Amino acid sequence: MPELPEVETIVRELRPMVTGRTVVDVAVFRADALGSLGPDEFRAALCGKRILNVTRRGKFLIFELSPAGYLICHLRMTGKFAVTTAPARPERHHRVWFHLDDGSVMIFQDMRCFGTLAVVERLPDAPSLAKLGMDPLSRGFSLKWLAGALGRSKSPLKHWLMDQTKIAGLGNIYTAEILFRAGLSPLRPACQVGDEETAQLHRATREVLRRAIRKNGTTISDFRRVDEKTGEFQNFLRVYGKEREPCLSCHTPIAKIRQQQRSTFYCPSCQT
DNA sequence: AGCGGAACCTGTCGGC
DNA sequence: TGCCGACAGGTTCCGC
Repeated sequence: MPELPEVETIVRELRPMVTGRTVVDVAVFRADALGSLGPDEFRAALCGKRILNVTRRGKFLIFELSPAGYLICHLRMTGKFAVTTAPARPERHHRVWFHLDDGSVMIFQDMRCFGTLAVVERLPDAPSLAKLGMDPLSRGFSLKWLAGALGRSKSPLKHWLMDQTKIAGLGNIYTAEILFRAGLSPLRPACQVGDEETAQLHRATREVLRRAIRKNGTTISDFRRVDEKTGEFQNFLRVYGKEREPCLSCHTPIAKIRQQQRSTFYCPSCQT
């Protein structure tokens, strides 16, 4: 489900709702998301901890805890958060309730049970975070960095951009939109991107992500912001999900192909 | 290095 | 109407 703009949207909404709150109790309704940690250990690791801040790395949500520790969440395809007053009973897809000291409950729900929750003492203890590459909205994501990172990789651009160890945060939707705006084919080997094209790719990446965040992300079917609100960037997509529709700049029908077992959408005429 | 395939789990949609 | 397969915004592991 969520890519960088969706996770960033959730972080921005969740932050003012839970920062400063203390976790007073944790109810686990389905432990799939907790990995090796049992529900009791998970609960013990969180009870009494105060939430200092909510941040993001790539597609990971990070709750900074006091006096120590971090709750790290990946929403995968269908994970969502809501903050409400205590509901009477858990709904079908509720996985964990975090009871907070002001009487509110932060709910983690996840239809497909792909999402993950982990508690670590120190951030380097989280192997998933350690592997993440450059955040495309950070200062480090410079044109120079990108040119160097594309390097000698023969991977198709689509695959390269979605590799979280290279750039952290891009998924299927935004990769398609970025490549369209950069005029680059998703099939082009990363090492065969010229200087001018690299500059276009760099600019398109920043632009698409910033606009998507401004529109609170993309809701196609499942994604919801905190408390079930939808994003709006789906109204600005140019290729994702647009197969057979005319390209906005040249009217060639948008193509849909399979790449790495995922759908890829692109304009075969504009994107070379 | 890079690719295809499968797996995790649940829901929806289109075709027959 | 109903069943069945394909597909879904993500990640990881395995084998070639």
